[in-house]
Amino acid sequence: MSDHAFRAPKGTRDVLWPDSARRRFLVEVFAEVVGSAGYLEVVPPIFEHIEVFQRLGPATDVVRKEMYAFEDKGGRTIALRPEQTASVVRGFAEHRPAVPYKTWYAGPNFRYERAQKGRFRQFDQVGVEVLGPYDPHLDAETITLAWRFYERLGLRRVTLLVNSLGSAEDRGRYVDALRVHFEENRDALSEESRATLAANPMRVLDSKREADIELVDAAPLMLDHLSDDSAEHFTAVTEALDAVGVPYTVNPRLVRGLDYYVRTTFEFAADALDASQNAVGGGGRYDGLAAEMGAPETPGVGFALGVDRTLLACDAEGVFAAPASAVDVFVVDATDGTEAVVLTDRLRSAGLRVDRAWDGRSMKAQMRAADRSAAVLAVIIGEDERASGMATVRDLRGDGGQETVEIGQLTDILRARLR
RNA sequence: GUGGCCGUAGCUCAGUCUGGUUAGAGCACCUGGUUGUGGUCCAGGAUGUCGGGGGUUCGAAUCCCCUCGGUCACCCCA
Repeated sequence: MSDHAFRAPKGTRDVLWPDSARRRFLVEVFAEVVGSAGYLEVVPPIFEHIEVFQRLGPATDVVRKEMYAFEDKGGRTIALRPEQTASVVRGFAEHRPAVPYKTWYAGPNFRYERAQKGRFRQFDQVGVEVLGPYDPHLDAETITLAWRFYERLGLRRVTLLVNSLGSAEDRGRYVDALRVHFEENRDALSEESRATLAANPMRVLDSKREADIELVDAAPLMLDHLSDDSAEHFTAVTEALDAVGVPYTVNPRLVRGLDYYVRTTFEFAADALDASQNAVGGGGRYDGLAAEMGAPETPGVGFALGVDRTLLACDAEGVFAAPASAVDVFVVDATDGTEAVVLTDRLRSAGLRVDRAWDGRSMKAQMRAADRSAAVLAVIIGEDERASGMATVRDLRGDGGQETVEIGQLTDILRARLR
């Protein structure tokens, strides 16, 4: 591994090709899917004043213990963004664009926590946020777009879980009922859950500890505490999902870690991944957040999908493979090397993907480099070709057949053979 | 943040329990066999502060302590 040399900081890593190419393709697919629905890209800053994230709620772990914060030279307390919803909504409050404000984003987030596979201190997400409409059909649209995105990647084993947390008032009544339920059986709860109960009773529903299973199963359900208005909203969401044919499971115990969610919440689980970290994406409605950020009361809904975990899910399902090669043509120059200088430039300018070997190595070594580049064709220029104005085109993937052609026709011939 | 396991060549690992000559293997890499031809084969070659620091010892990859990193579980989430 390493000597006294530098290493990437804990919880971070270098993404090398071809993984880097694969990530970029993933973002391109996402941009196409949401772009086709009129969503516009937004690029928020990577850090914010810490207060922006503190608006996410005091019981939210992301702000309570996972914030990457520091003081800058101006004495401001700055935090690297743990997620992008807060930044996007802050930007909405700051610029007041016309609604509906439909945006998408892609980029890194930072959380200070113990790293493991599929969980890094710097991790990428893609997502959408929409400010303005209260319409439940919009919730369904965002969910549908995420679903189509997974489909486009080739993922087949993704499960959509949906739930409604009700309005802020519904939620308040429900939390009271939950608190009563758990307090009455306090002694049966695990020690960890008793601590969670004090901070946020709903989060107890998330417990995976044996001791808590019975009590969690017996807990009152949010869906029984919805006001008529919230229940109607939720029904409209699920009916819209039915109408477009996106399969889902209603999970009345789905609680998400961010405190700002109201009404619709949803999560995407990759069944091909281990259950402990199978959440590849999630989102919901946050009708109170814009006002928290200083905008007029404005409903909002959105989701974020984890790039790293989505790619792990793709690995597990054997889909969305990384590219096999970076170039299609490899130039081998067995003369003094000047032919390769000119030829690579000409072919690239013609739109071909072309590489070559360096350091004046033997033809055998250059051919080996050509093979390893995974290019489909080699263009060979030796003394004979140079003298006669020809070039040899050799097939590297099939039987290795080759032909010698006029240098002037090389570009057209390469294009034709690569088709 | 708490606990378990792990860290030897670019990669995957053996060697660690039972300290002892120049620290090994496979793959990958380089050169040659083929002075103009890769992918197979054959021959040869290069590469390690044994994660880092300290300690015990005549002697440490091996034993002890600290530290950094990875990994898994918890917590939580992407």
